[in-house]
Amino acid sequence: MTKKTASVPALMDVARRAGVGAATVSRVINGGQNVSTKTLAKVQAAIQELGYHPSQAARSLKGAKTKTIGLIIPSVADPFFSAAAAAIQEVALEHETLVLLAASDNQPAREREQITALIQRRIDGLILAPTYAAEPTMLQHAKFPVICFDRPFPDKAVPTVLADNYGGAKAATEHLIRNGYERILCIGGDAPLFTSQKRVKGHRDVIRAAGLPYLAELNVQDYLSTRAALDRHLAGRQKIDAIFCIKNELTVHAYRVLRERRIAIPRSVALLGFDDFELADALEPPISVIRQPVVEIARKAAEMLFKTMEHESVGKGMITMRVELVTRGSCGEQ
Amino acid sequence: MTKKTASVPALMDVARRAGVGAATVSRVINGGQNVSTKTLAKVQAAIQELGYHPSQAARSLKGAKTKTIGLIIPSVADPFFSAAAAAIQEVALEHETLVLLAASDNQPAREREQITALIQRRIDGLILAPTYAAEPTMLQHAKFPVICFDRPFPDKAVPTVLADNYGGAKAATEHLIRNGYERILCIGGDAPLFTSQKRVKGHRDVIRAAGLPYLAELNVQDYLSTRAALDRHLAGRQKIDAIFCIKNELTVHAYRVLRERRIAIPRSVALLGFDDFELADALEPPISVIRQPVVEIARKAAEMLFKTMEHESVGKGMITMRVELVTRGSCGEQ
DNA sequence: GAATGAATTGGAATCGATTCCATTCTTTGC
DNA sequence: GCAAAGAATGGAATCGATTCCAATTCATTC
Repeated sequence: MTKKTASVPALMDVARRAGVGAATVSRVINGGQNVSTKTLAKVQAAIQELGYHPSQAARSLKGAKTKTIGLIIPSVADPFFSAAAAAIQEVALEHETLVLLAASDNQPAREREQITALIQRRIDGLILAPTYAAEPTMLQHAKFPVICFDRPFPDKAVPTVLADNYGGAKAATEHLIRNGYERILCIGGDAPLFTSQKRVKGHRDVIRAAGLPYLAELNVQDYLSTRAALDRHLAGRQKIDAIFCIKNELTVHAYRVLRERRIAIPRSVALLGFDDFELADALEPPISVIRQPVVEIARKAAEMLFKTMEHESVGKGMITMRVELVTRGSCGEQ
Repeated sequence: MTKKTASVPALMDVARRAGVGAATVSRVINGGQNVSTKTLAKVQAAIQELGYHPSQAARSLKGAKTKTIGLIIPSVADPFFSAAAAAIQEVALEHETLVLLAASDNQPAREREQITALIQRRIDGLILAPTYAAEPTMLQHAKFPVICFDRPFPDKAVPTVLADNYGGAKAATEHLIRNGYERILCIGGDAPLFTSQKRVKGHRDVIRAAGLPYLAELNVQDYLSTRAALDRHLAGRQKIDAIFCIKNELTVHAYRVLRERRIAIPRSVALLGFDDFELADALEPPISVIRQPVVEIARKAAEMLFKTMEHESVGKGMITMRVELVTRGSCGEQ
């Protein structure tokens, strides 16, 4: 009969139940300094009985941190980004912070919506793998720090952590050439993506410098389009002798096509992928790849964000992480 | 000179700038009903100029929804759960809701912390894959609906969506027996986990009914322990002739061990896994598995949550989703 | 042109926790 | 035993958006 609505108990409910003032309850919640043992016990009992939890909304209204950061990635299902999300999650946990996860699906419009939603929630910081058409103005008014990863933001002022896509593609192509391949097909998916462009450029620069023919199919998305693209280059007089895949799903698709067509790897055609994947070393033959340090990249980005939030300067630049050539046999190494 | 701190603009700042009252600005933000075209324009201009975004904190303080749901899973890096997270994310987007993602790492203590943090943020609902020791009392006072997936909550009142673990394990074992295997080793990792228990039970019931020896190694975690376990059963007089893996990483580990030991699949030993994985059909031979409908399970859970949030009744029961036996050849099928 | 109703508009209370400040209650020192 | 320092406590303003209610403007009709 006392209370009409069975709503969430508030600080004032605790205060009344314990027979103390609101300020005292607040003190108890925040460490209990300057509170007598007796009232401390009374208040804590009241909190237990009511199942009280302070409202983060009310707190952040008074200017407190929200203890929440935002994370926008293209897709949660993508193994690269889910690994990154896990690493960021981990760092956030170390700082007692939750992660608001949003997926942009590489669509600028959706990215904008998600950023707006995050701003309204007054997050303490944002980690972002921006779409190719991210809008710098969006974050102009934002009062929280932003760190990009995997791709840079059009506005150069945003600190960014990413892999050495250009160098990795160069190393990959040089590796193929070193192993005697000369007609190398480069297949890629999202042409407008920053990472794709860098990788294609790295590949092309090496090919050009070596005086080899530049062969590319850069609009390949799924298994079917991969097969179509490969078939175009696996027959005729001008057959290719190696494939360099710009991203990891394509490596798997290319592997499947080659198996299906009964083309020996690496005897007839070598295969090299950008980005390592779970079972690359369990396939027949194991696939050589350029490995990006996903976890390190994500952790670094997260750590930079928290440092910035604590007003430590982290610089404005772009941090490029070294990639690694992992040789497993699909390019005729020994 | 007008404002001292360059803090986030508030509704009142917009009101002053547009020369109107706070209530009017509020009306503009929320659809602009009963506002003259003239003031509408003025207010919208002010909003633009200041880069104003309403504070979700202040809104939810007045009892509004937070447009945020919580999601607690053991690990974001686990492909099963990241696929689930992606599906839930998708449903949330359809309802213009964000997802607060938290990882429990299967630790009850951490799960409790995360739930507390979510309660403080006054989420509208929670989707949870509970640890084996989840505490029912935690959510007693919670004023938001909760849906579990993949595993049930100790408190039976929480609606749950999960796969038919028992039936799947039965089907798997029957399949192996049907194909002539008689000494089947069951390997599993987390004994206390609900899913593991159901699967082991399903397997055992069939083995017992068939009068075959029940062989199990249920404390296998990584590649090394898998190898040790298998080696114990691959030598001697009492060799096994098939392996049933309780979860997907183990299937991959077992595959690796068999390859390394040069044991022919399925000629010498058959291999069958619970839970499908990305490259199961690209391995040599392709691996037969029990496939769980991950996306369907996660979507269903999310849809149930949103229905409950809209006060539609969804019942209290447990929804069991059918699993599917995918035969690929690793059990000697033709 | 006045009256009636409808459309706009602003004032002020409200949500829940924090915090400054004033007040009351203990100590402690001399 | 009394003053001064210090600990414990409550009152009330504050944060930002919503919403009821009252007040004002506007349009319409006789």
